[in-house]
Amino acid sequence: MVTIYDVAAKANVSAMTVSRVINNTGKISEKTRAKVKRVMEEMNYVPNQTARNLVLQQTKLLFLLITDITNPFYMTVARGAEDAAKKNGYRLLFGNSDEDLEKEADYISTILTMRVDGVLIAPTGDPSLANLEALHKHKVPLVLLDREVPGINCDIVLGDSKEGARELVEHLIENGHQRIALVNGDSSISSARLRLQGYREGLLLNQIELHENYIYEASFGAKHDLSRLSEWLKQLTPPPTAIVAGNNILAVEILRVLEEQNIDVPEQLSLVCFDDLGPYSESKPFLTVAAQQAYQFGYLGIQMLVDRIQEREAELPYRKIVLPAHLQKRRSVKKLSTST
Amino acid sequence: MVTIYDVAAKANVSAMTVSRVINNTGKISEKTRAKVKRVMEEMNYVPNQTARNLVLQQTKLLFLLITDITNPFYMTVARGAEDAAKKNGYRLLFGNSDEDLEKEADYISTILTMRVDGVLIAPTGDPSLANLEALHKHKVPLVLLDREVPGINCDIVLGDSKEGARELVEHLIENGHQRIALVNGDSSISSARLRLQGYREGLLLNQIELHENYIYEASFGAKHDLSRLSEWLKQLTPPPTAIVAGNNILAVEILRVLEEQNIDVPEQLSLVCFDDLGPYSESKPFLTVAAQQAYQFGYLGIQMLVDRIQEREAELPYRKIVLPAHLQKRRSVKKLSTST
DNA sequence: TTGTATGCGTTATCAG
DNA sequence: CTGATAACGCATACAA
Repeated sequence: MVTIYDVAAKANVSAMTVSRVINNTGKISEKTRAKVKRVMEEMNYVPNQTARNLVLQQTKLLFLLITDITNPFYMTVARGAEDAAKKNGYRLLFGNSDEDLEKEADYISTILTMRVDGVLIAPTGDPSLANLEALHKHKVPLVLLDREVPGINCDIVLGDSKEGARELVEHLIENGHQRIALVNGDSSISSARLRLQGYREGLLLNQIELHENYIYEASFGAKHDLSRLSEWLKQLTPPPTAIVAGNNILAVEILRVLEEQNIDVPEQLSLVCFDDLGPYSESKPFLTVAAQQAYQFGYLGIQMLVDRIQEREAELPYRKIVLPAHLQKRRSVKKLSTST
Repeated sequence: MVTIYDVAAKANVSAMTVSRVINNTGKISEKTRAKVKRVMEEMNYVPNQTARNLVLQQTKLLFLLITDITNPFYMTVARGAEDAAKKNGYRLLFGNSDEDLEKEADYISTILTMRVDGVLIAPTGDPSLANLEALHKHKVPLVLLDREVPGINCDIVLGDSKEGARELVEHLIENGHQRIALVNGDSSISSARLRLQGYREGLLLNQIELHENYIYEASFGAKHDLSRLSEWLKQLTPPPTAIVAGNNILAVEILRVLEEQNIDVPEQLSLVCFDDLGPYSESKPFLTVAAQQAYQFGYLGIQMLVDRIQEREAELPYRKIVLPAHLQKRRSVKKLSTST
């Protein structure tokens, strides 16, 4: 590998001069600048970021840790985060915890040892507390994404889960539905809890009685035991006329189950969910969803993170951004003429 | 930040001893080892990877550069790559070139400056040659993924695009189809060229005449001008009874267009494509696809890369792995009774 | 405008 | 078994 000294030697200057040319710092005569640049070209010199990191005590690296790499919601988050990072002169690395606390811990240790400048993280759930505390202990700037964790105090960007869920429920009610089931994520996740709240409120505000057995707790990640879900659905009496899914992944899994049971959406059962389906939202059966502003999640999250890094001394008060979800009416909800 | 010297001081040993404890090298008495470990715990010491990288002249970092982060095919590739990297003691970083030559160049320069140990890359197409040559020039170990680039010589893992396309076509023919259109990726991409070849062969072997106007060249990435595709489709006379899509993304876009035109799949038009649809393959309308072994692409690609890094001196001959595609028959192909 | 000395945190080498 | 010293490649502070 050619180093700054090799370049310096060949250009008959000191290493410092080369360094100045690279970083555009200090004053340099145009002549030597040109010469140095030429030599760098000739030798295919590439600065060693590792050495730079060591002396500068910063890596200009941000890390985005998400919980499900196959979820289009997070893919869009990643896009927004990437753009914001680039705009601020940072590079962005990704990691995928797969909704798994241990994988998350693994990544945290990677992050610590790599001396990443800051982290934007969607925690796996409340038990992430220990992992996040490790970051805090080492003073790694941190922004939470999509999910709150009781006990941890930091910047955060969230969706309005409660309100979104309520809207989904009320949309169903407006279409004549009364028997509405909920298939939700793990209750150790703040957004799942809020969606449940929104669901309850939606029913309550419309004087519809809540049946506990209409609520099913699964996980936001994929790979469920579909047969269990299937059994639960079959045994519901009277059967619901509509289902609210806690997120897009759950909606897709519900679709599979319904497919197997030869239940048509929306003819026989209506289905709505949180989060859009990305590139596939256009495939039938056109799910009606409460779409979250995924790109903004990533973009604003990184922006807050960069602010925090750059104002490290300033001790800014922690900020909390809550982004509303927007109801995208498509075709998975049937209008019931007679309320049953 | 607490350094190895802080630990050493507190433990009354030299920095070297601490280093030995961390890396489990050399001989150390159990007593001092225990003491050092205890002090490390107490002080929350985390080794500085940056400093390590500098002295070891390696980062234990591999980079996976893909062309479309929203494509489930690449997501699965990423999973395989991640697993293989972990198994070999490397960390994996991701990048997304978005089928854009310049973004690709950006990432290449990142990779160079970060001193990543090796790169697994799906090039954007033949013009990637210059980008790849930059890697070669700096002797960065390199494995190509999914697409060949004329002029570059290195390890590569590919799908059997020609054979896969031929199978798709012949599957359609077996079901009575004769007027089969192809919506393909950019012909500057090797896999697109091979899929075209397979398409041609499939027709030829069955004595079906090829109509050039049945071939549409789009891009494997998303965000097309759907109206152009739509126009093309409408003006075909006689209209095809089936379409082969060059990849999953194209298939989804075709679905959208057909939806707009109120053309039902498979009743009015059959549709098949390359690559599976990931979590959404189970949604209607159950596309019949030539599924590639995405996980193996990533896994084997990284494995080859690690081999190459570790046998750097050995000058292994370049290897080329070609993985067959498997036809997944689902329900997007209609059996025609009379061949039209 | 340019150069010299020094340190960033770690490990390899060699000595004890 | 343990420690002192040098080196990795670069940038900061200070000198010239």
